Order: sequence, then C-alpha cells, then structure tokens
Amino acid sequence: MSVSLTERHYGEYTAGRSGKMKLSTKGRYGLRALIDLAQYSGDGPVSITSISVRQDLSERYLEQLMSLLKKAGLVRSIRGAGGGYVLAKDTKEISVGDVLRALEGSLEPVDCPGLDPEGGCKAADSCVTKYVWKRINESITRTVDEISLDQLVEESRKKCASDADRTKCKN
Amino acid sequence: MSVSLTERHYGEYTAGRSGKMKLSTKGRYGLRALIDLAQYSGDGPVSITSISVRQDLSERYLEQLMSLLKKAGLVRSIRGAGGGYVLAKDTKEISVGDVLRALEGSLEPVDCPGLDPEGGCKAADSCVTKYVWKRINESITRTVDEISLDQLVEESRKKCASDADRTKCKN
DNA sequence: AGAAATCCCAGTAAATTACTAGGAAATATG
DNA sequence: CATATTTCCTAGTAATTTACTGGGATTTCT
Repeated sequence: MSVSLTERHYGEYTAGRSGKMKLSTKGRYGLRALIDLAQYSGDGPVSITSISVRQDLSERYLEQLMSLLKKAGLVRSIRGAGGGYVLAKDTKEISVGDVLRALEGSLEPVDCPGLDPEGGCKAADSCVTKYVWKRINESITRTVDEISLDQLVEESRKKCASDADRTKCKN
Repeated sequence: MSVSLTERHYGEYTAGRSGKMKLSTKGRYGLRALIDLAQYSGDGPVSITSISVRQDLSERYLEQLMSLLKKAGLVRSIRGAGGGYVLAKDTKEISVGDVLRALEGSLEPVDCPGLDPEGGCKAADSCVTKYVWKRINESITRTVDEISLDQLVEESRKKCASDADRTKCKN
C-alpha cells in the first residue's frame, strides 16, 4: 500500500466540465496572485510562499506563473532570503490584458493564418469567417485592456476592508 | 507493412500550437458549414456529403457537428435519399453566437460558480476577478450575437461572385 | 554557515480534441 | 420491392494539453 505524502492541490481542470474558449488556471490563478502581490507589496518584496498561503494556490505551480509574469516584464524578482517579487510598473500601467496574455499567450479565438500576411491559408481571400474571429478578438482585446490592475486592487480593498475574516479575501 | 486506406483529414489540433481561449474545430468548421448550407439551400435540402466536398471537411465529423446544430434547433433534417439539411430559421434570425454556443457550449471564459447563485465558490463575495470574467463574457456575447448568418452569407456571395475559381470559395 | 528565496528543468495522470469506424433506420427512385 | 442514398447513434482512439508534483542548483540575507 502506497501513501501519498504530499497533499494534492485538488485540481481544477479548466473549471469543472469544460467547453472551450476557456481561460486556463494560469490566467485565473495568475491574475489573483498579481492582485495579491499588488496589495501586499509596499513594505518590500512579496514571496511566493506568502501569496500561495493567502490565495490557497500550489506554491510550485505559482512559481511557474510568476516566471511567466517576469518574462513579460510585469514583475521583478529579488532572490535570496527576504526576497520575492515586486511589480515592475505602477498598477495603473498594468492591464488585465497584459496579465492574461503573459500567462495564456494570445487571446485570439482562432490562430487564423489569414490574419497575418505570411500565413498560408488556402482560403485566405475568400475566407468569411476570418472576419468573425477578428471581431471577437477586437472585442476581447478592448475589454481586457481597459481594465487596469489598479481598479481591481481598489475593488478588493473595498470588499476586504469590511470583511472581518481576512482569510475569505482571496480575490 | 500496414497501409491505411482511409486518408486522414489532416487534423488541426486547435489550429497549430495552441494557447487557450481558442475556439475548437467544432466552432470553426461548423460555422463554415452553416454558411455553406445557407448558400446552397433554396433548391431542396443540402447533404452532408456535398458540404464536406465543397468545404473540404471530414464527412463523418461534419455529421456530428450537424447533429449539434440540429439539437440546438438551428437546422432541420430530412432523412433518406435526396435528403439533407435545411435551416430551421431565416438567416437573419441566426446569430454567430447561436451557432458557436450550439457547437462549443458556453462561451464564458471562466465557469465561475460565483456567477450563478447556487454555486459554492468559497471566495464568492470577495471575488474580484469574477468582475473581470463577467466583463469579458459580456463583450464576447455582444459581439457574436450582433453578427447574423445573413451578413456572412452576403459577404461570401460578394467575394465568390468575383472569384472565377469556385473551389477557392470555402468561407 | 545556514536559512530563505528564486530559478530551472523534467516528469506525469487526467482530460480533451479531433477525428475514424460500424452499422441501424428512413426514404426516394427505378 | 429492391437498392442506393442519406441521416442517426454509439463507440473507440491517438495526439495533445492541462495542471500539477518533484528535485536540485543558485543567490542572498543574517
């Protein structure tokens, strides 16, 4: 009989029964983590451990998400004891779109080769659906780019201020 | 040595290297098929075989997509020789949103239990990201619901009318 | 020196996608 | 009435992706 010692962070396979057009846990967890980071930074860098405890996320997994955010230039890291992460820009300068693209890659609903010139889509010029994917893409982009991290942090502050039980404040 | 007799419709695993937030082939193929159906109906029902030839899609797979469209009440079927499919409504009454939801299921980027009342999201009331997913959902919904099949058929007609080589007209 | 962090890479079970396959049932036509 | 054509239904499967876990090197503060 084998016993697993490490408790599994009970997984969300793209939030229960999935359809498509879903954000993965990367985008969902990552945005929560970044809001948390924004809230708790100010007195020095914020460690992955502290975020993972507050937000109830796997420490190891979060590590990977932070790496993506770093690569995208949204956060900076400070190594060694007492280290952690800080935002690389002001919260007003970071949009939800920046965060999600860093974590999920392109948010375009279809990687249509007809959308960029060098692609080799056979039906490129007679392609009608391309127009649809473009419209969807524009509307998603517009939406996520007009929400700033700043707004979310503010919103969270309001909600959690009135909340006696801080552990419930998980974004 | 074994030889495969059935040629595989060389697959698109969600359009090459995927990210997330992607439409599956169901949505992409299905919309093309429905545009085709709209264009070629008028003189009786349109068969799956004819659509699959014109649009270069797997006949068997398309069958499954049509079944979904039927279940959603977008098309009606006529069985037996000379049968096929016809639109169940006018093209003006069918939106891209109707089609995509029939094929892909919900288009919401996150199945957030906090979004419907009876869900059991622990962080429900302090959940800030929920607001983001709601905004994205609204913008996608608005966009896909304001494009009608009618518009796409018209667009396709314009493009293909000036196209000598009909085989290129694949939507 | 030692603890606390980030960093980096590898592995894996579960889920999903994008099909293929087989055959039953219905219907028009010769 | 036989036959071809067509929808209908269910099952199977290889490739791919997701959502993690794990080990260990490296950096830095104390």
